[in-house]
Amino acid sequence: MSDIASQTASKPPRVTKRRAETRQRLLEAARFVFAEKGFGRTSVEDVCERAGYTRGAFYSNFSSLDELFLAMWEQRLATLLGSFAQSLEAASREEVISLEDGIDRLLDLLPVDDLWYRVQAEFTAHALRNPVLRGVVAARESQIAATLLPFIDGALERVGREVADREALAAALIAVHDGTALQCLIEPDEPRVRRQRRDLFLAVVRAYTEERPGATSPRT
Amino acid sequence: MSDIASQTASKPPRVTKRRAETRQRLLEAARFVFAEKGFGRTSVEDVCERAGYTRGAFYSNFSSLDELFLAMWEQRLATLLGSFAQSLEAASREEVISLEDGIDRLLDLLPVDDLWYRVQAEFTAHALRNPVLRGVVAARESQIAATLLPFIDGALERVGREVADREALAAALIAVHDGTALQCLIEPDEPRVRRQRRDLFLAVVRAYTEERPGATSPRT
DNA sequence: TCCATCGGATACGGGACTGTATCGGATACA
DNA sequence: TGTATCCGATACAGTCCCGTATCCGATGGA
Repeated sequence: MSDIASQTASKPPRVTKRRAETRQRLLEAARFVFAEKGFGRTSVEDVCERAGYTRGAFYSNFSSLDELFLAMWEQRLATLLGSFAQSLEAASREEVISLEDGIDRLLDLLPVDDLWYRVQAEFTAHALRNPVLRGVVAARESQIAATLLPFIDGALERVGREVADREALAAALIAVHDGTALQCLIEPDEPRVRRQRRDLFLAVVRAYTEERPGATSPRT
Repeated sequence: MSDIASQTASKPPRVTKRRAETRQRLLEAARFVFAEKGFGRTSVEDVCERAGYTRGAFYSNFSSLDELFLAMWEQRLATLLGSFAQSLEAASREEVISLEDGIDRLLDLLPVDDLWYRVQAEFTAHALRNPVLRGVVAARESQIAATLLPFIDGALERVGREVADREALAAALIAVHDGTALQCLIEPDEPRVRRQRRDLFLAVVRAYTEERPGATSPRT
């Protein structure tokens, strides 16, 4: 289940210590370079220079920038989802709160990394032109949804609501997140945009769920 | 008010017939080339070749690909908004219909041009890295919202609903459109995505509006 | 009809990046 | 410690594209 990146990867030639280390260093360098220059403007050489290797090393570990990006993305996603889940779990041990507060908490957690979201938007745009990459992006989106759904369930329960179509809610939230995140990036200095984002999230959650009959704290 | 593109344009050196013609041909060529190859992968030479000119002609009319793109975008947007408005106006002379039908109509009109939306996503990603371009994109988004708002008002009235915060609704619709359009492009063969898109639009409009008291046809 | 100006063609020099073939030092294993 | 293998460095050949300086035919005004 794990290695989605292998869909485009060449056959793994056996992992030795040395190999693993350069691989990792290239991946970390890539994270920075992509964030700084953007996906489209990043060259193999950029990454190598940053990591302190030559292109020879690169091509001995990856077959293309796409492959490197996917591997990097996988790592990054695992980290982000991990910490995200952790925060949610921590929050879930607290008092029952209102839906509004819940949304606010969620949004505070989300925009950890504007830089990273920008890179993701760039890569998504790039992936739209490549069927294989498109599939990978789609798969990863499902993966995110699948990871988050249990937490959403839990959070909704604590707020005293229940959802009819979980998948639809997840898809809607992702769409709203993507759309509004883009707006926030385009107008970074406009607090109005962030407010509207919050309102939209709230409205969508309300629309896709309803109050649970026996709820303890059905606040507005 | 018109020429947003002039924010990055060099001083216009006077418009003669000849000049206007090559300009126009370059713009039209650009539309095709961008659609085919994507914004990021399109070079000045590509556009020139397609238009039947040399780079000399290009640089005598535009100072960069960005500038060409903005000019092209402006033309394209005017066309699209024009025909969109026309359709809406035509529809507005028909019977009063339900909200659901209205949304369906709207969505039928929207995805006129998947290719074009893909290009737009690419350019938006590109613009995120450039403050000036970011401003242009933001301004253009406002322009779209401003153009559509009157029609939304009219449509809502005919459906027997009224909106509290028009700007918020417009922003929400744009966000939802962007987010779901992306999902549709990533999974083009998945009818589920389009269904969810429809549902989300419906939910958002419902959430941001309410039935008008004296409405004639307050269908569910 | 003349001629000043315009605008596209041509040609130039150069930079950036790619992917591969080869080499030699490092590494792991016996 | 020896040695077969690995893997990153180096060097190479090649492609693509850029932006400009210059030239000359076209154009349009007097």
